[in-house]
Amino acid sequence: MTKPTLFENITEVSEDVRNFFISKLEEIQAEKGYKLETAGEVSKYLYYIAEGSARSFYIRENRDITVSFSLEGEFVTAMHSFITRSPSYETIETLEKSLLYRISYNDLQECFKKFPDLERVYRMILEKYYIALEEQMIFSKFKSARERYLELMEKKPKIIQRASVGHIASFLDMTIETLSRVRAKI
Amino acid sequence: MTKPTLFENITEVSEDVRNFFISKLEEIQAEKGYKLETAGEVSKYLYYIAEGSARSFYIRENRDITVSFSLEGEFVTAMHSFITRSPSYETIETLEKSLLYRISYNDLQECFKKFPDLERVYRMILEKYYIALEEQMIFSKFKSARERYLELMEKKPKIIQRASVGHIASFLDMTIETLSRVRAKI
DNA sequence: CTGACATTTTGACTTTTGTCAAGGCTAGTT
DNA sequence: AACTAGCCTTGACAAAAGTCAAAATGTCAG
Repeated sequence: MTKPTLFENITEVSEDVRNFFISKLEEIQAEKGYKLETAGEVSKYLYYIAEGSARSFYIRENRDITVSFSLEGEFVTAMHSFITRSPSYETIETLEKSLLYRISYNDLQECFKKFPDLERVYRMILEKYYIALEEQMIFSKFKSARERYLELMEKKPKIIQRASVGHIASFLDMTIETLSRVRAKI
Repeated sequence: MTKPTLFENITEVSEDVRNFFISKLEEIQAEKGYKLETAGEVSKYLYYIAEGSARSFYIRENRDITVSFSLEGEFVTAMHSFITRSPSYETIETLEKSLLYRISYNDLQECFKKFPDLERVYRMILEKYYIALEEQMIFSKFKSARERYLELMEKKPKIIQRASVGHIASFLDMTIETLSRVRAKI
């Protein structure tokens, strides 16, 4: 997996633009549990997961609530904070040894200024982000605990292996006990 | 409320760009129940609500499920369909007599080509859309039926007046009966 | 004003999920 | 092997919300 792969499914931009953008990317070899973003701080980077996976979560009333899992080939950041430049309420960490590329907020803005074409790339990332969120929301709206688990198994089976029962349960919006019972009856 | 208001909170663009964009806007005087987008069709327009309000919903298993309410000053479209150019699964209709401005997908793309600056405007609309969705998702994740209703009352009191119990109940992800009981105890 | 129809509320009961507590399993350490 | 800590499962019970049905209320055309 090389840097340019990052662009593959995004859009066609000129060689110059691409090279400039790539020059701003920083490669991160992350161990399991590496923190990409930390709650309380303003999100600094937009990450691309070349290999590995990550989990976004926040703490509320002493509970650790997973809001999303991200896999290879996806972009991830604490989007709310990244957009608003206000402190993030979520923390993002790798679920395993991962290879990441990241670009800082400021460099990204510089890219936009220099090459408005890149606005389009970012727009498309945002669109993907949005669609993923919308789909998750709608899917979770009707389904029972059991159906939500089955859907996760089908859509992101890798998560079932990588994440703990606690992470999965909070992501699927049920208690650990309910998840445990659901799993027992498959 | 005039066309330029639409830009007020968005960003500064040059007079030329603004005028070109405005020239592409179409004004719609909509009666209550006017359909902005229809399930099964590809979303054609991005709407701006100058006055009034709208409801997005879809039908599943014979139930009418409200996914969002939009108020004055907000943009609205069947975003998933608008982005992917695939048939929409949602329908959007006005909840009351409304004044709308809309721009077609093609005109918007033309704007982007001619004035890359406008990509930024659209990006910001997307960002707002994203943040609203994320907030709604997180808020609905912890709260009881009662708390979800109280929060809606606080955040969008106008909706409580305009929408029917059925619309509100499906939006808050509870049955009509539960909502009725919640309201009885306030 | 009245009747017809749609919407909302209320009641009785069921189902789903959550809570609390106990017990089991596994991996790492001594 | 025994001990510990963390994680997961199971059971008994409680709480929240859903379902179905009936009654009350609202809306509106005639």
